[in-house]
Amino acid sequence: MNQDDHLHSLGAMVACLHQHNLRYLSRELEKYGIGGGQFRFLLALYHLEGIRPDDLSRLLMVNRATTTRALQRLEDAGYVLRTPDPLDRRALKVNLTEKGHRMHQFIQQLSKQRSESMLAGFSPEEKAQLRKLMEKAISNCREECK
Amino acid sequence: MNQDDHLHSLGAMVACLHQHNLRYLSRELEKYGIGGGQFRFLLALYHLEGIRPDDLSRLLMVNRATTTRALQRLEDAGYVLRTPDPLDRRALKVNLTEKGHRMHQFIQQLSKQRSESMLAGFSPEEKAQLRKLMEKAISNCREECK
DNA sequence: ATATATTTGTTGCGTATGCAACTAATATTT
DNA sequence: AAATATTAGTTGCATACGCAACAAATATAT
Repeated sequence: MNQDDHLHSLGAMVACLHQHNLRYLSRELEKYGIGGGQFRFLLALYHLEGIRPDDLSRLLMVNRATTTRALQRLEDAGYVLRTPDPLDRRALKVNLTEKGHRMHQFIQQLSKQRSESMLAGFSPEEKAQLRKLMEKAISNCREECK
Repeated sequence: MNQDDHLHSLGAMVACLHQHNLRYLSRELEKYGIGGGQFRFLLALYHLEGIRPDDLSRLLMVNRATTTRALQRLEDAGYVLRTPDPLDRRALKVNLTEKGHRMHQFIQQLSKQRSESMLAGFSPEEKAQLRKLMEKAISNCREECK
């Protein structure tokens, strides 16, 4: 039995990769006043200026409470701005600040580095394949949530 | 831009899959007195009777504190037994109880179902490929920790 | 042999997350 | 129009996790 044979389960493998990743990001982002949990919000927001927290939650498939708190922390640290939506006074609109855009650049680079570490020794085809298969799996999860 | 394009980052994709999975397991395992976080310990222990918590931590790549608490909860719920190692009085030896073995069966089945949900529409080759690539990625992470 | 270092497990504190209950606002029904 | 239902965001509580500090045991160095 080799060293990885305990991770029979796909879920266990995913958990392992996730926590490894989160640990890394937390350490790297600590000095910028944000935690590793915020990185995916910051990444997503770049492409979604003005999005409402609730829509962001659905896209990232996280609970609304999680989004609320991630955005609060990002706002406290000056990376995003939440403004009331004048057309629907229940809702907010979220935008990156200038600082947020700069941080996005940094995080994207960090994320790329992280990918390259995880995918060391992968051929370009293997990288593409992994991404494709994971997207398909996520798509299944999304389907299941409906 | 399609619905999954926000998940550019491999890390974000992994996080998404992990949390989806954890949510599912937490709901399913609630009635058995354990949380979704314990499932990978229970899965691993089946193949590792008598292992020490510290070795288990290394294999699963989690912090020792996490292992301590997962095993405490599993012991409280009657699924594992921790006995002092007579050869090294700092250490413990962990074993599944009878109840633990039965739960392992159940969890393995659950884990399989979960995989099948996530991998709906995958060909057998794609399933094998995904597993292979993820094992390789985990192996890279493990290397990085050394 | 004794002092020092390392190892194993535990605990306190902080972050990330989900669920359920809540408030305020909007939408729907009657 | 008023009553009811739904929606958006927030907050309290619980779990999962990491890190750092600790205690006890063992290993190493001197």
